[in-house]
Amino acid sequence: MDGLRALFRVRNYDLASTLNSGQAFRWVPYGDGWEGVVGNYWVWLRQTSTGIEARTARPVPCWDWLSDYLQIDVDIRSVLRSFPKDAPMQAAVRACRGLRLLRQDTWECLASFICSSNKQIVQIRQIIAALCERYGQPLDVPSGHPPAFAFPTPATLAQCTENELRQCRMGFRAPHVRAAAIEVATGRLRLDALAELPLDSARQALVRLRGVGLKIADCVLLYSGIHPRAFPLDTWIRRALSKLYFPGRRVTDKQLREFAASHFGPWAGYAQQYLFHYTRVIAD
DNA sequence: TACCAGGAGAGCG
DNA sequence: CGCTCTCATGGT
Repeated sequence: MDGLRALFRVRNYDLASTLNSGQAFRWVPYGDGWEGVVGNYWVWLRQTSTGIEARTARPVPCWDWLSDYLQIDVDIRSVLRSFPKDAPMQAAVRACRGLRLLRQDTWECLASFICSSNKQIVQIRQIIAALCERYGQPLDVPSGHPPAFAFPTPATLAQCTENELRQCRMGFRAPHVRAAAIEVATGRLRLDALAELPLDSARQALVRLRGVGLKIADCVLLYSGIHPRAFPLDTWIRRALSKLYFPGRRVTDKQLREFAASHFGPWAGYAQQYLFHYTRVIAD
């Protein structure tokens, strides 16, 4: 586990589903694996029979940042055991064996999901790619490989004009990204302090930002590993919950939120991810 | 062409 | 609270 290559031994980990389940936007198929960027590293990942193989383009003294990102040490079986034993949940778990949640950088989550509002996943990826290409730090890549870039820092994006950000095709979200970058860069919003707040307080802190509602706040809290109970309620989950748990009835978001908060337990965010992936990719 | 997208926010009853 | 409209942009 040193140098340019590492092997993480892990079971019940479906790398492809995990990287492609709408929680991260920068992974693309490459060879028989996936390439992407984690922090300031270009990374290539591949599923093996015993776990996950990782390669980088420059020597890595310690791989903790990557096993943390991949959440290698999470005991997924105990997470699954905590889910309700109803038919829809069991079907989702059966269909999405090995689906995991990543632990991503909080700022990257925040900026990315501000860009995600009312956009398709394909377009979100394009916006973020443009953002990184223009304003991210260039990273070491294998020789002959096209350049790769880190996610731009809050300080960098805080210096951009609204029009510069609009060049990344994010439309009316541009001023929101800029304002969020300024809040974080100036220290008025402390993302590292969110973990010390109860879920609802953390939500309130994020929702103060323009362009951040409950859905995006919960995405940030869940996908950056701060609150596993956060439950992003989007169109897919709304559809899934309505169909699976309230067939033929009309349900408001308020009802769905209350149901989600009381029904799925301490790892509700994981349950959400299973239902999301289940309905979006697998089920009709 | 027309429609819609992992939403948010404002205005209104 | 619940409903409706608008926002910018690109993919289908």
